[in-house]
Amino acid sequence: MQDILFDFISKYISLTEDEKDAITSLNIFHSVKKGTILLKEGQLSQASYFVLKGCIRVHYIKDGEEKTTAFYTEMDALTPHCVIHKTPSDYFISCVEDSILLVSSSDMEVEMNSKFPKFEMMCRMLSEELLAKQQMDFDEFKTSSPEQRYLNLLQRRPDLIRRVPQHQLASYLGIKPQSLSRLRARIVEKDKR
Amino acid sequence: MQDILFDFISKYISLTEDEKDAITSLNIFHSVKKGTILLKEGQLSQASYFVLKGCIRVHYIKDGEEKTTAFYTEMDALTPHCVIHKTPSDYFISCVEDSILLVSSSDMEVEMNSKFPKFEMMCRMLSEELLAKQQMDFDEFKTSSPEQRYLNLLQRRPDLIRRVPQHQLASYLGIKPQSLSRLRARIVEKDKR
DNA sequence: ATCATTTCTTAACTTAAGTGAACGAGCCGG
DNA sequence: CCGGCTCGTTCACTTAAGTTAAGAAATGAT
Repeated sequence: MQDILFDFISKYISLTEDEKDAITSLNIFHSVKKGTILLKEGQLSQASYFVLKGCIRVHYIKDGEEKTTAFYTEMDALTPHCVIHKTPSDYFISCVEDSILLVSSSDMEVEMNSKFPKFEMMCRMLSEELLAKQQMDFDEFKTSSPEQRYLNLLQRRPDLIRRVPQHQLASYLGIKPQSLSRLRARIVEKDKR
Repeated sequence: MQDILFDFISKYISLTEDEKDAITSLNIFHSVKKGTILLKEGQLSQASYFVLKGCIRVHYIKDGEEKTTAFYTEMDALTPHCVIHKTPSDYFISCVEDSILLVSSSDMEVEMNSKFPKFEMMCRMLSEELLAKQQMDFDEFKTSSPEQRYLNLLQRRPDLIRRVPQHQLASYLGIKPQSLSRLRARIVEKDKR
């Protein structure tokens, strides 16, 4: 399990054995059962997540309805808004599948960053990369219709469509579950012709 | 002009006079005329931007149509996707108004980061903050109707609606200019009652 | 295995956004 | 000052998403 993490880190910086030990000794690997709620609306939290295996999701409760806005799967990192801004969370984070997560606290990160400047650099690179990636995703969302967004998801993350309940996918695409059903039927109809 | 920048930086780190001088000597302030194109689709670029005064925008040409996805105004920072990933740009960046920009190259940033660890920390904090902020914006976009998005923009960035052409605003809201016109008329109609 | 609950799909109807076209207003450029 | 553009609005019509409701399918718990 550690190796997956070190492989990931090696894309950004190279670690000495000492540094690897420092990370290992933090004891940050957690097994989490499907359905577990990691963060509740209104809660203050210190925890950031990195998905080694499984899937977690972010959702809001708005007008009494569940609105899913993000899924994080293998090799995805998530630092909740409330950790950065130290305000109560607007949303929930929960486990879609049994998962293995790396959970770190801001305190831990501050310590690691000051102890190993390399680590700070990795965090910067990672944040910059995620920011750029998310900008692209947002742009694509804005400039596409729900149908295009679904077809795009089918191309880019086909696993998600199988792993995740339809009604959660629907709000992820910015539509209602009924519209997603209809849209899929429409696509099948088109394919036939 | 420098002072605005130093005020901004002071929110993250404190600078010595030497460090301030190092920044000043980089000569990074640029006046840019309305309409100037800073980055073209297909182009490779090294430049990141920070808006001291004015407004710049990101837009795509998709199916022959201009699709605006972002506006950056005073105190906003923009590192284009192509700078991070070193691939040709998918989009354009242009000046909506006469603006004063801080323009930095990745080389400069690498140098500053290695010379002043504090600077690296600021970049990390800034990226993390922007990432969290953009996540919120994206979530709000996904969970709102075009009308709600417009009303929200009216609250949060009322200046944008005045500063920016309607057809650019429309695609920023994920709709066509005609729909924005109609939507506004609808809101006025509701207000009367 | 059974029952209850949740999830997914379908359908009919409503509402809002997309499309194509036309018009007037404002804005350069000559 | 005029003519050509772009821009914003409006309208009629089309298309797709929201809404409400019902039933089928899958899931989970006992």
